[in-house]
Amino acid sequence: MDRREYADFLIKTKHDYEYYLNKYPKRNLPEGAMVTRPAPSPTGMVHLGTLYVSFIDRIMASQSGGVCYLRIEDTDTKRTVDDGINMILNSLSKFDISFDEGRTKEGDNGIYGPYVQSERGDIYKAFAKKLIIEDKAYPCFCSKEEEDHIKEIQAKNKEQIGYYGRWAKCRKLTMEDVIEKVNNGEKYIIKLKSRGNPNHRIKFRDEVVGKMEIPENNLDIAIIKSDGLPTYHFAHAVDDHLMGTTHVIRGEEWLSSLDKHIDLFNNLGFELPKYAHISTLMVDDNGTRRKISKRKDPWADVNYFHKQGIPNEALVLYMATITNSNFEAWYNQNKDKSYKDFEFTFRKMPKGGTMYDYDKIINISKNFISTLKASEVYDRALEYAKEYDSELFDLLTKYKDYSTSIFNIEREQKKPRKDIATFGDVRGQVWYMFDELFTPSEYEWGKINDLDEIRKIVNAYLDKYDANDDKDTWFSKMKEVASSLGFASEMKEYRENPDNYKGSIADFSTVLRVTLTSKSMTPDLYEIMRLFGKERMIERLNVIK
RNA sequence: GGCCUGUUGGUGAAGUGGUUCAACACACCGCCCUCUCAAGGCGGCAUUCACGGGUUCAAAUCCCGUACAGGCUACCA
Repeated sequence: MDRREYADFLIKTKHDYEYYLNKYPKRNLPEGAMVTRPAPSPTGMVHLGTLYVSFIDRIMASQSGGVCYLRIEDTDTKRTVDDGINMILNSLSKFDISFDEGRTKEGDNGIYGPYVQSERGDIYKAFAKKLIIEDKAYPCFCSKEEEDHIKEIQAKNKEQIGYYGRWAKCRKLTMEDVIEKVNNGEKYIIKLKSRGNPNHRIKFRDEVVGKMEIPENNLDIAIIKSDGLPTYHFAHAVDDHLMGTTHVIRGEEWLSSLDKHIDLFNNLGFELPKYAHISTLMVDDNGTRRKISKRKDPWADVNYFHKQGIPNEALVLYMATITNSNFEAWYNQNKDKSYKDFEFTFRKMPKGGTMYDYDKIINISKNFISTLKASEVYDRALEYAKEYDSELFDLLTKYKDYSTSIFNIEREQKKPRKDIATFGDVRGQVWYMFDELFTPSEYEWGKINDLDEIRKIVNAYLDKYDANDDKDTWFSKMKEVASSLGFASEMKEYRENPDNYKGSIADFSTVLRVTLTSKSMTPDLYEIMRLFGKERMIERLNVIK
């Protein structure tokens, strides 16, 4: 039996590797065009980290005139969930991330497919077979228990841990030994026969991390698992070569597997792609930093932001902000431009852990919302309420124009109001404008808190109020009434002689404000009064007990 | 244990040998601004870049060591 027959005996494939090598042509792209790919696993909710990497993949490919495709890595059948692929597609599209190529809801788009690893079994096997023919891989019959035992001894002896060299007993098996074992029905997996020497160091340049040096891999890592599917490492080498990936952009946690990947690419005779290891999203957990965790951190799920009412655009802007440290400054100078107009570079990407910063997200969200027109705020608030606050939804629907006017207070102007940070905030900002929601738990009276005095002030003011007054007239009338009741109409005057007055125009307007809204902090009083109208203002006065 | 990466203010971070090297942003504090907030304006907030050595005329920036943090060390990605 020659090695080719031997490989056929161990691994049955429909085609051999030459077939696949010919099937997928080299990409014909201009110099410098990057081919990138997020490669998420369909394991359920979409992780913030997946969004982050996808964002970078997409932007780097677009900017360089390249291709960004979506590959699904579902070789871990235990963790794969049914609707996983759709969840990924849906979530990413919400954040303005689409693909030139890859798996879509309608199936594959592109000639390098299938783009789902579980459908590429024959391809991986064909290349594993190639390695066996060339004596660069071998079947391993060791059980999990045996391997654990080896590791224990190695740990005790303070030797390198793993399956390698003299510990790799299956690599010494002869063809005859193997054939006999297989014929006896023994199960096996395929492992790489590494020829690396850890005393040799590989000089390497990562696009983000820069120059680095790592020892050669000498571990005989698994490449085909007992279920016939490849391990991540092997699938990475085969897929990224066949699919023509030029830049592998992935989390920093992969940096320490790089030696294995280099070993694999070399053994397969593939040219190594460029790598960009971006920092992991970290969170501060009582003073220590750790990776964002699906279990502990609700925001690990990109849907979390939707539930908070943070606009998708704001999250994308946050992604851009953490992708390149100089993005934010540029954006502040170019607010009218899209983040896509900024030139992102690997060099400016963070290394060594990026802190997840919710305050920053809120700030970005607040600024983003402030740029929206009142009608847009209305539409989005309505959409949010539809899902999370049916009472508010009903009111917004019933009073569409009124609600839009509320959102328009101090909005469509050069320096718009920024009090809505998320659509989840809307109720807390507008509830007092709706009679249906106006059941104040307390009135935030200021200096003047005697109810008789308050009634006197409000009634005196209401006598003079005219909804048709413009703002200046409105304000001078207010001053007039305030003055007649013993309040200082000018703040400066009051500050200089506080003892001459009951209070200032500020105290006076606070009375009106709190009467109408129960709150001492609200947007522009003039606008609020116009929206209420005189009748409702009188009603609000009567609510006070 | 071994290997890899990182460590600049309350936070995220700019800056990779010297001419503003400690930017910018968030947070916080103070003042100002014809009604409160918000926003905006102005100002404050690291004599110092984890620590200890070394190289150099010159280091946050280069080298060595230490400490700390994170990651990997799976038939998981």
